[in-house]
Amino acid sequence: MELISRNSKIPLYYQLYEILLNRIKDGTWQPDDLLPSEAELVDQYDLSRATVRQAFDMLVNQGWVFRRRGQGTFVSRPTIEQNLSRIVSFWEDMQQRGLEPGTKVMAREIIPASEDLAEELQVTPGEELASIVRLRLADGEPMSVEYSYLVHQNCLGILDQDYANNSLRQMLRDQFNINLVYARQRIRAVPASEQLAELLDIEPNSPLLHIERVSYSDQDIPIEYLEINLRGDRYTFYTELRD
Amino acid sequence: MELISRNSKIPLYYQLYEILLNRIKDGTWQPDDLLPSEAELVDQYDLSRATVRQAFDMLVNQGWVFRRRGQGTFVSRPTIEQNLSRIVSFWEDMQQRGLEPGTKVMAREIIPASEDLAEELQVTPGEELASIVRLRLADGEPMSVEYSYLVHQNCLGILDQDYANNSLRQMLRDQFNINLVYARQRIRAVPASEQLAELLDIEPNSPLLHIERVSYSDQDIPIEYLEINLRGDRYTFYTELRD
DNA sequence: TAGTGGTCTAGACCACAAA
DNA sequence: TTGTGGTCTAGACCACTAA
Repeated sequence: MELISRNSKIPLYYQLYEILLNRIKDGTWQPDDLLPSEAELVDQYDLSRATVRQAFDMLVNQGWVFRRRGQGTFVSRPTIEQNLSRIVSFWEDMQQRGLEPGTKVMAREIIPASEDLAEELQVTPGEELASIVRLRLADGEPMSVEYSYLVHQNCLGILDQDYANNSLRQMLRDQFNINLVYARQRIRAVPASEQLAELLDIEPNSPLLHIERVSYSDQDIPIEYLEINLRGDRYTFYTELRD
Repeated sequence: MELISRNSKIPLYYQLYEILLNRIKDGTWQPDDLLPSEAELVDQYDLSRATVRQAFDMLVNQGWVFRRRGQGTFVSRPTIEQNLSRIVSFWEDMQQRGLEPGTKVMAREIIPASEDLAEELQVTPGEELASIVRLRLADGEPMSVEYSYLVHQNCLGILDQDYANNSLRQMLRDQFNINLVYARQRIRAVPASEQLAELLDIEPNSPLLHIERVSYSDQDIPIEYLEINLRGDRYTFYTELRD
């Protein structure tokens, strides 16, 4: 049983949320399984019921579990929506596809925001941005080249972190208390430039899936502008639409 | 000021939620306006803070408001979500982009379902499908080539309709009582074949946005398999992701 | 009847933003 | 320094479900 740290900066309810979510993700608890009752978790982790409920609330809101009064809390059957329209890190994405993810950091630097980037991130042109260029690998083969831009003021010192082995989302949450909860994307098909073609080990002008994504925090503030160039021959983007 | 009834069966937090939501909907509070603080509402309605927060939680989860620590709770700007993740017809889509839509029907016929198509549409191979090939125009210029497949049994006689000037969705709804409410898509970047390149008036191997879409009725029955080949230089796909 | 989640109270201390 | 939301506690009573 994982433990909850009372000294950590991470809130107790969030630690519990992660513990529970992990058990769902790793299959310890299967769809329709009964979760421990709120009272059990109160005893087990020495938390108040309100804190336990706060963790459960997150799981319910995200569709991982559902509650039945008088019966208990149960794991949801996976809906397709969760798998399709969620924000996923490259790491998660590749693992879901059964591929071994890898990352090579090609460059990292502080740059002034261009007009376009400033508009996307809702800052003034010239504002300091933390820029990272990463080559993404799947099963050792190049999959994509990503250009990431963060408003440096929001995450001072982030360029010193270990990008290759840590999820950006996780670093933002744990070290800067920034939760990325929502993103807007533009997707196009473009021909590969000479430079990208070489990095991706494909012919120039091969089709790339080009994604421009702005991710927002839970406070509606744009946090990251991400440009992804995916090999058309290796990557399919899944999504779903509703009426 | 609306009042909260302590005798009602409706929970206090829900009554408060409705009061607050109404003021947002009727425009009393505009986007970016500051809502009353939690403490104010506690005093005003004689509720505990937890109850007020529960009402706020609902508004936050539904995207009506967002919180800023140290500042207050604010009305959200209307999200683009509704415009992004909805099913839209080619017609609507082009009009939203300010382009004049047009359609040329290239072929229409009844064909037996291949293995792949049968699986997508959940029928047995060989089942009769209504197949339509359309060239889509925007401002008179080729935009995409669409291959559409419908289970003929669901919409007998549909091939006799006027495809060029009527929305398929509308025909299905009005004449066959079929509502398309949900769709799953796969999006890839592919090189244009000789044939597609000629139809689209582009160079062979130019990048195309290739979309495979299965649309489902309100009864969860797959209705249409649609393959869209969009010119990469003319079309951008918008979408949004949530945590 | 016992156990579950649903609602609600009355506090407390904290981190953060603005004046 | 003041007021805001963020987190947490230790209770309480209720409605519902299943045994």
